[in-house]
Order: sequence, then C-alpha cells, then structure tokens
Amino acid sequence: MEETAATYDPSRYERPSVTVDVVIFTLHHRELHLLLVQRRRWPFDGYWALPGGFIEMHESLEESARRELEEETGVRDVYLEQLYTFGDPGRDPRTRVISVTYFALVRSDEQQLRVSDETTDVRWFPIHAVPRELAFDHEQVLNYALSRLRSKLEYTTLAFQLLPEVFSILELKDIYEQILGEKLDKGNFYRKIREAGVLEETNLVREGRGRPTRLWRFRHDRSDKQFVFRWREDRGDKSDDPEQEGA
Amino acid sequence: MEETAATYDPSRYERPSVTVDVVIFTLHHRELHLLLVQRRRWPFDGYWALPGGFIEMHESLEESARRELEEETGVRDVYLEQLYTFGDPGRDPRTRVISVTYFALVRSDEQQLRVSDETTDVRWFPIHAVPRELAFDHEQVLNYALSRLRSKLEYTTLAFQLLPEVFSILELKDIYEQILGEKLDKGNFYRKIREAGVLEETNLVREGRGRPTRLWRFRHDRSDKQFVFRWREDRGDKSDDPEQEGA
DNA sequence: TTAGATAGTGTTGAAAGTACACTAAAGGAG
DNA sequence: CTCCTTTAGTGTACTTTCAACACTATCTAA
Repeated sequence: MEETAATYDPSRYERPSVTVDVVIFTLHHRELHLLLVQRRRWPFDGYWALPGGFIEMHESLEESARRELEEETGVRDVYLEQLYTFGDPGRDPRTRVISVTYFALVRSDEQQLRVSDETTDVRWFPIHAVPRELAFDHEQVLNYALSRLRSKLEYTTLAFQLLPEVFSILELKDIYEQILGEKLDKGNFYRKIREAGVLEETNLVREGRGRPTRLWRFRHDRSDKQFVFRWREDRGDKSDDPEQEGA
Repeated sequence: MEETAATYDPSRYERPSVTVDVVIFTLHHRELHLLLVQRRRWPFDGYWALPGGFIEMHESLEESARRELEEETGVRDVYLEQLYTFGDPGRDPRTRVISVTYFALVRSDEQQLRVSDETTDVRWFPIHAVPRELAFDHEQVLNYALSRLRSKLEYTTLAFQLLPEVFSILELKDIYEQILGEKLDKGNFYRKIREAGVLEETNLVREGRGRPTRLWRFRHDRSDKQFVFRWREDRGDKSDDPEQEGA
C-alpha cells in the first residue's frame, strides 16, 4: 500500500536520541581556555564534560546549541559553527545517542557562570590543564575542535571572534601566537594583516608604557560571506576525520 | 531522586528521526556526475533525491551511509567522508528529521545500479543536468558538497579517489580541470604533482595516437594520515556554513 | 636628557608561482 | 623513408610572495 500523510507512522522506526555538545573557547590572560561542566548524574557522574544536552523538537540544531550552552553554563552571545556529528553505537551507555557537536568562541570569560540541576560545577580550564578524563568521547571532540581552531585561524577571520570591538594589531598577533603555539614575525604580521584589508582604522589609541598603539576594528561589512584572507599557507589540518585524531 | 541505569528512561524524551544522505560523485566521459534516486513515496514522490535513509540502532553513521547507498542504488566500495548535519525543523514534512550527510566518490559509474522498493529509478546525472528541484533540502546539500569537493581538491589527495589504480599525470590534470572548471598549465601541473611526492612510477605505458604516456600509481603508504599536498593556494571555500550557500 | 619599552616600517635575498617556448616519441600520409 | 600531426613531457625566465631582521618612531620614567 502506498504511504501518505495519513498513513505515515513515525513510531515504526526505532529512534536514537540526538544531543548537541558545545566546545567553547575563550582567551583569558593570553591563554586559551575551555569551558566544562561537572556532571551530577549517571552516566559519568563526577566527570567533566562539554556542555550540551538533548535537542527539542521545535528548534534548529544551532538554536539547541545556544540554548543548552546558556542553560548549562550561563554563557551566551557566542560565535558558533558546526563541528562534526558523532554517532558510534555505545558512545553513551544509556541509549543510542547521536551528538551534533558545535565549536564556539566567546570574547571574554567574564560572563557570569551558573550551574544547572544536571551539574555540580562549571569552570573555565586553561587548555593545558583540562582534566585527564572527560565524559563520553568528549576528549576526541575536544581534540578535533582544537585542530579545527588552529587550522581555520590561518585562513579565516575566526580570531576576531576572540577580540573586543577595538584592538591593536599586536594583540591580534598575540592571539595567533597563543593558539598556534609559535612566535610570528611582527613586521610580516603587520604587512599581511593590513594588505588583507580586513581592518578599519579607528582614531583611537591606547596609552601604555611605550609608544601608544593605534586601535582597529574588524570590517564586518565585508564578512557577509565570511571572507577569507589566509594569512599564511601551511595548514596543520592533515586529517579531516576526527575519528583519526589522537584521543 | 538520583538517576541510575535502572531508573533512566529514554522514552521520556521526544525524539527526532535520524537519517543519512549521501552525495556521491563520479567522473564519466570526463564529466562530473551525481547519483540520484527517484522517490516512490510521499513526501516528494516522483522527485529526485539523494540516496539515504533512516539509521539503524546497531551501526555507526558511516556504516549506515554505506548500507543505505548500497540498498538504494547498488553502489559500494566508495570513498566516504562526513559532510554536514542538517536538522532544521520542517525540512521533512513527516516528522522532525536530522540528516547526517556524507560526501562520496567512486571510481567509475560502471557498477550495476538497482532500485529499491522505496524508489522508481536510479540514475547518474551530469552535474550540469541535475533536475531543477530535488526532494527536501537536497539542493542545499548538493551545493555544499560541490563547494567542499572543489575546495578539498586543492589541498588533499581527494582526486585520486576518482582515478583507476594506474593513470597518467595528464589524466589527473584533466580531473582537476573538470572539477575546478578551469584550464591548468601542463608544465606547472607536472612539476607540482611530482614534487609533491605522492606518485609512484610504474613501468607501464599506454599507447595512443601520439607519444605513449607513462603510468603512475598513488602512494597509499604515505596516506595513513591522509596527507596533504596542497597543489595550489587559492581556496574557493569562502563559507564554511552550508546554510549560506546559494540554494 | 636619556634609557627602556613598546609600536610600527623598510629592505633584501630566497622561494614559489606563472607563462610559455621548447624537446620527445609515437602514428600515418605521401 | 620523410615529414607532418599528435600527444607527452621538460626548461627557463619573469613575477610575486615569503621570511628574516635591521631600522625608525613615540611614549614613560628616572
């Protein structure tokens, strides 16, 4: 018999659950930090985990990610992009769970954190001091997010998501250095960034110990197509498949 | 009350369905082709669609993609990587459906096609002659897959997935030209590809009208980390977000 | 006034990319 | 056999980009 709207019965199919999980980074005291929540319930009670949870039927995946992030941590107004979908059977002992993971950046760690009733703690961890064992396969998710962050830094304007409205070029260089983990040449950085035409000069300066620095603004006008400026060539992004990343 | 394995009840949550859909390309007569199935049932009956279907509880997402592809089209032994996950409410009129999409390449269009009981036809379409309207949001998925294909061609060894075991360097160049849609310089292509060290010479030649051509093999030994050779710089991949691609 | 600190520019040699002319090796027509 | 056509493959010179690093600029503090 032919199927129609009237005869279609979705409950025929056995269904997995769908969650979103968010890997969110910020920069604090010139160091990359990651936001984790400590789980209150089985499974993995007591373990630190990426914020996330089950999607609701009426919202898009991205909306789910924003809602879960805010519910579980209090953090909002973040830059968000989809990362990868993990769905191996057995990655969650409760039931079959498909996790759509998101990658997020936020400008500061100064938003008020809060715990939900699912968790006992929420905390920013310096990236070199995240707990050894995370819940579920979240270490794998984190590693993939890090490799994506480093890779995209080099050919997109992602780094601007970590800066305040106005900033100096050397602050921007500092972000690149922190995330890539290597020193960059000041002169070459200046030239590259200015030739890219992604910055707009303000008439502001910031005074300090030495020569005052000019402040710049990111040109959002040209970023409707999130345009690319590739400020150098070598991409670390050998593998596109997070299943192959180190665990 | 604290949740445990005994008290955990997954049926509390209202659940979406999860499908996989596969965008699969091949090269036929020097032109890129896409495999589509014609739907038999509501919704979108009569429309052409990407092969795919509901996942089963015991299999990984990639296994689902391979199974659905073979069940719906008969095609197997393909190169596969995850593309993006689409999950807007309303993208499927039946119920909330999360679609994990995969991107696939296959060496030839000579595998025997077959139709399943869900479909009335299966066919390879030249990429410039795919039907105007596809089922669901499959045009968006296709556009994203195309942009990903073009982009990854330039910094990975993806193109080798479209070639037979042995091939000539000019055949490889032809693939690049077909997919990127522009002419490439013969001499520069030779140099780039040979310096990359991704090819292994065979002692085979192929005779033809002019000077016989040497045949090469892809060096799989170096590709455990799917290594990169970036054969030129400019990436077309402005947007990483398929929601922004032209529909 | 000058030392120290931070900001920002210029220069030069090396490397890579591009265009295009050239040589090589086959078949086929006369 | 000769030479024209066809396809394969190499060489080279010009241009652009990259990378290292020396240099100049402008402030504070002593």
